[in-house]
Amino acid sequence: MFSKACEYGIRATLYIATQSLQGNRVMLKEIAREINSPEAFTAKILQQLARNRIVDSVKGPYGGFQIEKKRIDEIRLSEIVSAIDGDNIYRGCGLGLEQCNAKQPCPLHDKFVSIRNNLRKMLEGTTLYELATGLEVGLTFLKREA
Amino acid sequence: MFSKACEYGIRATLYIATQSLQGNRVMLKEIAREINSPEAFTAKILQQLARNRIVDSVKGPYGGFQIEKKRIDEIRLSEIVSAIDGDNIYRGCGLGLEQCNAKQPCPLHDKFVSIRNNLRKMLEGTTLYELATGLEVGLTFLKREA
DNA sequence: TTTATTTAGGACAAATGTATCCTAAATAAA
DNA sequence: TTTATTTAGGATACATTTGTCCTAAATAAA
Repeated sequence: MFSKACEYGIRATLYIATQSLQGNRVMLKEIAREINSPEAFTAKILQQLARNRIVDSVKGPYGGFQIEKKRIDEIRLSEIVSAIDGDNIYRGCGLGLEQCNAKQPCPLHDKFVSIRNNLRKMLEGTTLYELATGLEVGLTFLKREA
Repeated sequence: MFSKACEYGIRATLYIATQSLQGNRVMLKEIAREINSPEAFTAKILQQLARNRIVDSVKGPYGGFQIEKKRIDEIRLSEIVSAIDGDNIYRGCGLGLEQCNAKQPCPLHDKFVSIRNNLRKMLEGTTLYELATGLEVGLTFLKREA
């Protein structure tokens, strides 16, 4: 569904969000460890997220990544996905046709639009805050556990 | 959502289905032309579909691809997708966790399960016949038209 | 039997996605 | 100012997906 980059990106953002809620700024090394992702690759993804103003980055000692508290319940999953994978997930024909729309639909058009709309609404309707709370209380996880 | 191979595979199968309903066997060259796909690549995909008994292939002059008429309303989209992309679309965690389930869910687990179930049900519930009829009467299309 | 035609399959090439490594830039503390 | 630390970014390597090319195998017709 999502690219690896996007999967890591969402997990990293969620980890940063939970830590930011507790007032902690976190380093790449810690993020990669806690979400079980390749460190250098994760760095690239965090760069992208920083450029897209989804996370804030600070260089140097005591530096790291964080998200403004008040932004945590504003940022939607859809913004992260768009920043990394673009919006090909919402747009684009399920059968790969360049021109596929209600006027000239592919055979799967209607069924696909319906499912993609569900996905789009889910991503647009889900905030970091909502997901971070489940992590905070230990109901959900960001890496496979023992 | 689907791989390119899977997109071509579905389009090719649908084209073969519509022609088979009319009693026509079709050649690779014609298929690739009619669904606007790269010929050699499409050949590989048809090989896979033939090995998985989704289409029948006949070598030599007057050869080509076809689908038994009675099978056209039995074959589901899910079979084509599984033959080409495997079942990674239904299984697997949305955030890429190896161990993600109801007991130990990722933060997106529930929302994802719901959307994937929709997708799975759609693919399992959709037959070639159903989609082929829309093509036959010109309501739907398999390539971008002028 | 020979020839022409069509799919099967192996080898290879190109494009994209995933991942690593190294140096530069920024910055906090000594 | 110097040093240590941490992110930014370029170059590169590896893996997978996408795509091409060529020969083999099958088969229908002459």
